[in-house]
Amino acid sequence: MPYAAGHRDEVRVKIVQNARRLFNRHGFDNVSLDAIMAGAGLTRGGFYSYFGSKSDLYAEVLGCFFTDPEWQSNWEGVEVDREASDAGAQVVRAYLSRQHFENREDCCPMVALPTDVMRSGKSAKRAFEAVFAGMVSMLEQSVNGKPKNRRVRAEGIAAMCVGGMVVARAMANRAVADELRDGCMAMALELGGWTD
Amino acid sequence: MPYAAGHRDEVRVKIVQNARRLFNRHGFDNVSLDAIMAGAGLTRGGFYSYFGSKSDLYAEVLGCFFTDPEWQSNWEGVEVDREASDAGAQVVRAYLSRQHFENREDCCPMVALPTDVMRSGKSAKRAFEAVFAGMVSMLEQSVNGKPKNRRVRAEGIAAMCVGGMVVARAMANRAVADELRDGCMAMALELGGWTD
DNA sequence: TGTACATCAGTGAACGCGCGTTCACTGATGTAC
DNA sequence: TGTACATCAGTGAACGCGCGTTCACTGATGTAC
Repeated sequence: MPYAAGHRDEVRVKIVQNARRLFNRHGFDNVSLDAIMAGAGLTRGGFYSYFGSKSDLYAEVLGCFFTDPEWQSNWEGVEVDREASDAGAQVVRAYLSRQHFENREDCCPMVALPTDVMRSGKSAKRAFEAVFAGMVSMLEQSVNGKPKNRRVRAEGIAAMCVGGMVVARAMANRAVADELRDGCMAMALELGGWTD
Repeated sequence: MPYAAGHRDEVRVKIVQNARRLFNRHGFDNVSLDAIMAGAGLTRGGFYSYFGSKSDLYAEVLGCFFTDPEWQSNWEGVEVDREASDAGAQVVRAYLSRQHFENREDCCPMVALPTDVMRSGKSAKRAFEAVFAGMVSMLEQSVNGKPKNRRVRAEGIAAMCVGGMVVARAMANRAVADELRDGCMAMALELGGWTD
């Protein structure tokens, strides 16, 4: 039994985490296996003893976004207390924060990779759908207003958060992007009934 | 003077329009010059007598999105009367319509290419910013409520439209995507004060 | 403790393919006479 | 009207590069004695 028992698992995790960051920053097509393996301290050739293909890795990376609760605390930048009564407001503020805007590597995959997922297969889309559903249900629980309306309201808020962030990142002028983030934050908080 | 005077211009327009549709559907990296030229009835080699490089074409395609008012009536699917008092409501309904959802080729570039633009240079981002600004100012004019608040409100509505559409397209389940479009439409109309 | 060994994680050269780009050439077109 | 010609839009073979994938080999590791 050469090499310690947990060795392969550790390396595998390293590869996945590094790939996640690179995919977030550059998109699936613009990341080479060389870059992925180099970031994990290995060379190209070793990749195929861990994964069947680059696509397999991609599926696993997307899958881990909603299997692993760990990553979510990353993109928020600020810690969110899910038990607080204004958890929804905290999520909105964190999602549209400057920190999340600037964090290209550990950001929410819905901001970094939506069009990549659009053009991918069912499994990638299922993972994406689950991430969004998670965000909606978290918001739904703390939305103020008629119970009947809460779900739709949460959907609208979530779409505004994702849309505001995606559009802000695609803008040339930083000040314009900031204005958009602020505007979306104000509107989202209003929709959730979190204004005082 | 072999070939008629307008011949080159016509062919050039054909190339750009075909490239626009292909980029919308597949993304910049997944479209080859072969596909672009074949769609215009030509072969690969002729490309370089029209454009300096593939990137140049990309810049021109993005540029035409806001230079050319023509394209906007396409993605809307439904005709929008910009002079009507509820023009904003019409835009929201058209943007989040099933037609726009399904129209992969003639859709709004903000839905099809936001992450491609994120990863591109300044010129692509400027074009994107201008498209968004156009949408916001159109909405702003017909938003009901305090004048002071209108701009922020319009920004929120626009972000919700783009975000709702982007997320809906990245989902696996059609029914879930439909629910999201409907939810966003209801919330956006409420924000604009277009509910009766 | 020290040495030989079996295992297997990782290496890096090589292959093949797709595609952006180049270029010498072809052939369709309008003009001159 | 018909023919020769100059122009240049378009062709398609060739090149080079990046990258996903394969594979024979290396060498670091823990174990047996």
